Amino acid sequence: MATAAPKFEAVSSRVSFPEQEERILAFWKQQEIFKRSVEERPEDRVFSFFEGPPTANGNPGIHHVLARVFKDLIPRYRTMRGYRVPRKGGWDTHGLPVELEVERALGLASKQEIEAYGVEAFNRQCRESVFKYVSEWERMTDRIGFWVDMEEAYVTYSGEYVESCWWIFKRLWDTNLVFRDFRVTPHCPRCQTSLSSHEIAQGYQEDTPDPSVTLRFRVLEDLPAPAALQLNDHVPTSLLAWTTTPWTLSGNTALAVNPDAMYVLVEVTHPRGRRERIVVAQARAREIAALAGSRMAGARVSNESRVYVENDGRPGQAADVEHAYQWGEPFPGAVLLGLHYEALYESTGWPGVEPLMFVDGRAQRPKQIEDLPPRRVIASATVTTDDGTGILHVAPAFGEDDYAMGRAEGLMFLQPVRLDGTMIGGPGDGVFAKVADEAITADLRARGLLYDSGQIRHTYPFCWRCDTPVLYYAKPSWYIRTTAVARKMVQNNREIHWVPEHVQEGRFGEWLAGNIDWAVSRERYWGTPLPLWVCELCDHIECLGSYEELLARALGGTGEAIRAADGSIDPHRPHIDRVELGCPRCNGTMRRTPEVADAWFDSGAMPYAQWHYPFEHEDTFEARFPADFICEAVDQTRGWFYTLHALATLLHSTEDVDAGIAFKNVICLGHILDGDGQKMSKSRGNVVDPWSVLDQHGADAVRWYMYTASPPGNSRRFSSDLVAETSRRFMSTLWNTYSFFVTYANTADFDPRARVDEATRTELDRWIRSELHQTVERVTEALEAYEPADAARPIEAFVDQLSNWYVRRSRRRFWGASPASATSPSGTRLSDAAPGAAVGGRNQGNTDSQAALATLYECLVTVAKLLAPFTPFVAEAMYQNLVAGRAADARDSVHLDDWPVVDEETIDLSLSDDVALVQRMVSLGRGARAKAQVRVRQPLAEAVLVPRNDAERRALERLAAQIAEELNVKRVVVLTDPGDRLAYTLRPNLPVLGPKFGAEVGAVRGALQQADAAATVAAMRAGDPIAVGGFTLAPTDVLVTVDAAAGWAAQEESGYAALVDTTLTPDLLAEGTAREIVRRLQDLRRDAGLDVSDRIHVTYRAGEPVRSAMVSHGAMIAEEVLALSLEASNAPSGDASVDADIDGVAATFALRKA
RNA sequence: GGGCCCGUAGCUCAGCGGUUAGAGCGGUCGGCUUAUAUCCGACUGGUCCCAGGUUCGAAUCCUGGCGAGCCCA
Repeated sequence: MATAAPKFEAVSSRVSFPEQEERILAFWKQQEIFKRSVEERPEDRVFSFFEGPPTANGNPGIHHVLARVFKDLIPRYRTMRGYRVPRKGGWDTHGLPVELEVERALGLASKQEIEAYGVEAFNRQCRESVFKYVSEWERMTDRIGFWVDMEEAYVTYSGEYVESCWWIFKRLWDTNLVFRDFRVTPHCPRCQTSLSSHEIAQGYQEDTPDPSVTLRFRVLEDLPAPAALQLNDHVPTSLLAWTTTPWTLSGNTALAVNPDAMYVLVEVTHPRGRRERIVVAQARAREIAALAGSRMAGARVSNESRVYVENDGRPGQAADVEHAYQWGEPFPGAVLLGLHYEALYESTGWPGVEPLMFVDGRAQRPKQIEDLPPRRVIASATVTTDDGTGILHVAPAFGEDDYAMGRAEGLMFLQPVRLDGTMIGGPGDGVFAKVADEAITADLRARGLLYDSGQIRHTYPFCWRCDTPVLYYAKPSWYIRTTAVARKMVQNNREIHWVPEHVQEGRFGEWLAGNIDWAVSRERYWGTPLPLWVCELCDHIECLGSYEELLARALGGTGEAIRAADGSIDPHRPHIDRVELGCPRCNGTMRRTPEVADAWFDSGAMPYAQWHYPFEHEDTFEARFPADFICEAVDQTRGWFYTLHALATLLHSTEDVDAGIAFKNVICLGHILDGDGQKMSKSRGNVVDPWSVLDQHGADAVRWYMYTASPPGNSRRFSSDLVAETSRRFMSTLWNTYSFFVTYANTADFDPRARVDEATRTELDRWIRSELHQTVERVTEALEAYEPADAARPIEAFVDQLSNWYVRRSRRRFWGASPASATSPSGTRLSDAAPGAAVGGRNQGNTDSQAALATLYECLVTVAKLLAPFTPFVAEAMYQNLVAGRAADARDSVHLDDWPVVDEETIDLSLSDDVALVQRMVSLGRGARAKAQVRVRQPLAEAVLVPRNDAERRALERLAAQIAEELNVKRVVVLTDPGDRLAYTLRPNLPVLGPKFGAEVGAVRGALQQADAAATVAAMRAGDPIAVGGFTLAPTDVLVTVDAAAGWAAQEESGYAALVDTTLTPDLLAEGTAREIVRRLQDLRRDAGLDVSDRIHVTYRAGEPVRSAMVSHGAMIAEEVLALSLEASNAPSGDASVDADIDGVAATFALRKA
């Protein structure tokens, strides 16, 4: 023999995972394992990971832990597969959330106040604020074992980063992909700023009262009109439209109808015989005009003398109707298209209102005022006939849908409201819009244009800062023309592998399909300044793509404004705003447009800007683009996932990058809910602090829970209790198996470097290795498919099998190896009754135990490697002890080692099936015992197993000894025909019968119920066709259920059955009693605190039959409990004693240490 | 209002056309146990959200609801 194997370090079965993890973190740090795990892999085999930058303007929560553990998994796996996986961290540092945090801290409440405070100082505060929480983030990231390079992290506010963003802008500008247009945004007139959707969501107020007015839009008689309107009758005719925002009426430039919906002309007679005709949707006519249904023209349908429309329970004020008739046949909305109507207000001529018109989808000044399009009826599928009149008032300056219609239909664009919310011209001139509603309504009533008015209550948004009602308002905005590449984005999306798959065509695909141009500007302060300069004289626009260009172009040294004191460049506001360019067209001065970029632009620019591409690191960029893997939560579909994809597609279309996608594989995570399935939020107070869980259960348990709880795309519940369960069930099982191994490996001088003679492996060894390699196969496949849950679950199942079948069934083999077996009877105690256990001479036993240890060792080492990406700490702890410095090919860390390779030769599917069958039979056998209420400690004479076929019968016969031991029976018999021990019931085998018999399956089922079961079973055994009820069935068409006969207990499942002979002979009973005695004595030993190898003297007093069993099985009992003597006498004083009841017989046992 | 996803035992989740819908946790009872914080068995617990449809057969596929989450209006 070579030199003695080094001992493994003793491993306590009780371990504090959190403490152990801290030690491992220190080890990784000291050995620079992360760095080495990257650098020791070949440079030309890069697996590229992009870190979606978190905003560090709050403490990290458990949902951040979720994202980070999933981000960590795949890179660790790929590293072990031999790839170099650089992981550059990053911080998202711009944007509104940062500004809001600073506003709050400084007590600022509006843009005016920020400007009064000073933009320079404000932005300085923003910059500082961003890193307030960074150390917290770093601490969390480190603790959960997320390996990411935070020292070389990119920062979106850095001069280099911003310059790359500028380069992108410039490239898009040069290719006509950037333009300026109006955009409808929620606008706070008091703060004079747009509100983000996030802010809007905070400010909704229910039950807000608003006017509800129905108006007449007069149809002009002197213009062409469809015949359906019957203008020749010279009755005043109007289109009715309904609105809750009278203040937008002076901006009306169209009415929209649904071309496919049906409309009607209704003649309404008012008091004193005044007649008019109105056009409304047929579905709304009855309610609006109190028309009692669609009838023949002229038929009187209302017999109320006065009918009015009700709103909010109040009678209408203007719609006094004597009676109403439908006039003519209903007609589709399409008939109305192009119809001109009279303006409510001639606002095109009001001073301060500049009429614009949409040309090529953009609102522009008309060349001459006559070019303005007239107000007319347009089509829109968005018009419903569920409420209102079925005719929609369209004011492109005030609503997103309206704006879209204006753009699509080439409408006029009127904006008669100032940014501070006051009206320009008309009734309510100079008054705040919402207040002007009343004056406008009064004016329309006076002019006979008001058909009806009332009040409604609905949910309306208010500014979350100042409670001012928000106005939707079209404002100039900068756009990136993503619609130009919309089709390419859809095409390119097909190349991306999405997990879960449905996001590709679902949420993301739908979003791309409905693509609109990207409104990229924000009227804010702390962000990437748009590199766009506009001539104050001729409106000429220039885009700058680098600082060099800026410095060269800036007028009279104004370029130096962006140079900080130390010579570095700070491109932020307000310095950048001082930079002026000369206009190449008109000699005017060009000033920067004041907006900054949407912060999502920054994050989408991350693949380029993190490397300061194209100014630097061209090779690195090219090697790492596109990313092989990214991972974020689903809310990023329209955030980061989209901006990454959009910019990649855009830059590919400009031929600036080679690939049209920025990432190849993406895991899209579901959200995290609390233990009750409620969303976690600060206001609910149900936010779980990551540290409370990490400190208690450790990072591995948290990670394992996250991976296994549900597929990655599902939302998952999270609570400390759920993590605790994971820790108990999985981590402890694994750890105890490992601890067990170390204990016996050390006593047996096990050397991992020694070769195992394959011939010495038992069937059990071959089985667990077969399971092991199947597990490796499954885990690898699932990780290749980016399915962490599918990868983790087989590991869990394997560890369970390893611990609760392999080790449990092999226990005696390990004891057999122990030098302690010379003094302890354990190693031989049951060898006669356990044919599968170690038998024979010492050498043979030692060989067998070495095979068992080697097998268990391989399992544990392989599991450690499989677990390394999932639970990197416990994997490292095991590896350090089992492999590092001990095995021949050991590395310094499991994370520097290679991923296990599947050995196909080792996989024996039929053996795996056989053992699964044994386990099933054992389970059934125990079930049968339980039915008969015979405990497992009571030996029984015989078990009868009934498999489903011959192959299974042979397998069970081969493995009968194992089953006998598990079931504590003297004999196992395998019978495909258990004779009269069983009664039979026949059932159709539907998966087989369905395709054969189709609709006749029901009849076959009935025939089987009628058939003679025993005879049919006999025929099946003979392999003969079965004739029942006129059908001829094959043996495989029929399933058989069994019940036990008297003297037997049976348990049956899916055609398998196990029976036990319930007859108890005196011998069996005595043996059962003896084993019961052993259990009591073992309990007593433990209660007395004896060491497992302490010898004892036993005294006892007991009635029959316990006393007899004590005598007849004395040798066995003494051996089991390490007794040197068993004496029927009273206990000497001082001995540990117990009064026991053994099957109703009183007994007293006492023992003392020998 | 629209899109996506989810709804299976008290809880966490599998199953996603085929025999009697499963596992773990929990509860009750019993058993095993000198590796284990374990383990094994039985019992308990299910209108597989509801209603239609397709099919010989639906938790599974289709349609329509309801409820929850997310995204967008």
